[in-house]
Amino acid sequence: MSNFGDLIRIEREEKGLFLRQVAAELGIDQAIISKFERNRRKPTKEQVLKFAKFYKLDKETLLVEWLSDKVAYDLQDENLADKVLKAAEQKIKYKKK
Amino acid sequence: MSNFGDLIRIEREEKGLFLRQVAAELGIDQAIISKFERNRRKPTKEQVLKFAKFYKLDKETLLVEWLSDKVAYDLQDENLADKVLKAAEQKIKYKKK
DNA sequence: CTTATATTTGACCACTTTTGTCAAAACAGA
DNA sequence: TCTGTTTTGACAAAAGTGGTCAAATATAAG
Repeated sequence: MSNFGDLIRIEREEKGLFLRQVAAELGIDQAIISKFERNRRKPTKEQVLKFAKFYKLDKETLLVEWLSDKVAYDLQDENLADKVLKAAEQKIKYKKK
Repeated sequence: MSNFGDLIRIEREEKGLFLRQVAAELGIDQAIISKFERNRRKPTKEQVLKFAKFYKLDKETLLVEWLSDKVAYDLQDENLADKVLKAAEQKIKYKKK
């Protein structure tokens, strides 16, 4: 199963870049990027968009990865996850109107 | 579409109770309960369980209502909500193993 | 209109969580 | 071992969450 950290680590390695270089480009401390890649810290939305731009990844793909990591994390201890997701879907549909 | 606030407000009104009374029973400030009922503040999980017990509502039902409010709230500005929910579902299934 | 009671709101504070910075520790290769 | 890279942890700053209280607002009765 993919996740945000894996995606950006793969991109960086494919491009043969060091954390230091990415950090300088994006204006984000390299320690933090290391933690993102290892899924030990969640980026902000703004940071996600920076990565998408820099690595030329589809914004939407990366945002979905990031948001779904977050939702899955919030529900990880709940055995009600299925019901919750279905209910949330309904609520979101309803709000759109 | 239902939500946590409506559920507990309906219960209270059906039982003809004042906020003050519920507040005393549950040990929660009445101002906060007022905000819960109007969906202006999210309760903690512990508080949700207190309401379930006090109003004799099914714990699971109320927890699902509460958690799905939260997820829907997190995704409210995202037009990616559908994709996010599907991805989250996969991630949760994957984690269970 | 006035009074009494109930509800709602907003300001404030304390507490927790999240985020950023930095340097030391750990790691990997020559 | 020496060099450069990555990872980790301690710390502080910033943001977010939750509780308390009193004033403002509503509601209903006299």
